[in-house]
Amino acid sequence: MSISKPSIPKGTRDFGPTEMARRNYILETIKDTFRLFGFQQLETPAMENLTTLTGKYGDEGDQLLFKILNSGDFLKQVTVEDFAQGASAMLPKVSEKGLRYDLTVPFARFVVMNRNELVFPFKRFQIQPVWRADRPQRGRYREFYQCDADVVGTDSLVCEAEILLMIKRVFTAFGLTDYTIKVNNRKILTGLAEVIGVPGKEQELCVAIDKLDKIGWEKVKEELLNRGFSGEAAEKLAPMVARQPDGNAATVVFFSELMAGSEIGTKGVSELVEVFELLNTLGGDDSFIQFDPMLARGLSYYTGAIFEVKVNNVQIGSVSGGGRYDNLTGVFGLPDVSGVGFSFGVDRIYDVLNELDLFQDLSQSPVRLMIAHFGEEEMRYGLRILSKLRNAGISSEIYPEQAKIKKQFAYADRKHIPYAIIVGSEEMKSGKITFKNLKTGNQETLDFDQVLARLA
RNA sequence: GUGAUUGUAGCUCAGCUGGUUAGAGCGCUGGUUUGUGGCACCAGAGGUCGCCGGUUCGAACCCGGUCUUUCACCCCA
Repeated sequence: MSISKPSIPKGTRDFGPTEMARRNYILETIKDTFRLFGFQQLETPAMENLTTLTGKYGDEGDQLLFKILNSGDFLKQVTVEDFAQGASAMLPKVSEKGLRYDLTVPFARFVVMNRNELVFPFKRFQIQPVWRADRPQRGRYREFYQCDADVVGTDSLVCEAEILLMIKRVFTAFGLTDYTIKVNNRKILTGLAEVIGVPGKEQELCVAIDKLDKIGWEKVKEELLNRGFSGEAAEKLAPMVARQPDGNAATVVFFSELMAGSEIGTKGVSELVEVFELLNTLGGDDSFIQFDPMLARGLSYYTGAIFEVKVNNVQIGSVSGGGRYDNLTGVFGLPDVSGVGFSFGVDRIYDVLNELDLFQDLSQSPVRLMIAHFGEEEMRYGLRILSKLRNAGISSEIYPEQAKIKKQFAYADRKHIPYAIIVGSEEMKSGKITFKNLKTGNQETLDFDQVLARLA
């Protein structure tokens, strides 16, 4: 008798009709843009072999993977010795599949498996849920959607410029007017490490720099010193950190001088300049785009351009980001595949649009008309009208049971259905249709064709 | 994974230092009005106070555990 209350797992969500309408609006807008730029859609399975997934995201990432217990007697391979050694020794024997953690690794796996059939440069987009056994917080879930687009098999900077254009197109479509696309280049960060006298340590440099927004320069400096950087190196960094954004052209000049002693840093700056030029030729400009030499993200695999998009004046982290990588498929035995990709954070975009109240009347029911009736016989008469309406392409429904007219109207009201037809004995006798506008309360007696004209 | 935090009606929340039958607003159902929704008025339904255990004559309130929520760290979308 004690039936427990239903619930859903931690960090997961249901999407009701209103949320689905809004999510679909977001996804359709994004897909539309991807297709316009020549990307093709790909889907991969929710589960991958654990060997495909492990080792790709670092030790912490491996811990965040959801593993799937083997079917049947999942303990049959486990020995007492395995058990004594603990979870990590047992894992490969009880689980050989896991849920995908992102879309990039499955994509790399797909490219390698299909390298002979694919047309390169291969431009694909992929919108699917991914799973992480993280501890949920606001805007962080255990099941969430990623929405990736990548171009692999070319190192043309045209791709970078196009990505910037796609981001701008999508955000414009959403009605967002106050956002910033931050761009940088990994090579500039590498050059930076050389220039301040810590060549090869850009990884550590970036991890610290990345926190600049959050914890401020003093704390970052502290962390750098803790990581074994000299005070001299930190001092050299200070003027760059203190620099206020003063336009991309000025930042470029500043950094090309700074990078003069670093070959790779100079290359990074010139790549960035070329992206700006290509963007211009493609009909875009650098409004909304900010060259931020301190931007660092996903360092483990980005090798060229880096992007990150933030919507200003909302309490939500980055809503989109990406970059170029030189070796996507190397771990699967296919070296030298360069690519560039980026991703929209659908859940966060949802929250942003919600917070800024930028969803248009998506709450509106797609149903345009409901037939109300006064009894069994009237309902059957109404069914014939309903069929004619649907044949004419009008999204419509009939109140399917006997109820007070008041209740029928209340139903239409709650579903925001704008029009109603009322069927009673009078209408059946005259053959005319009583057509009511539920917003204005205005009611008229019409022929069927006139009804269609009203709904046109 | 570490440290905090939250949970009372469908929703948002009251509920005093432990003390009878746990409240409000909104929503819901019905009626005023057996062919006309939104407004108004009237009536009604709905809660094992997250769950399990403990302390007590007595627990929504105190204690322990567990799940959930939110937050910081870690990491990230």
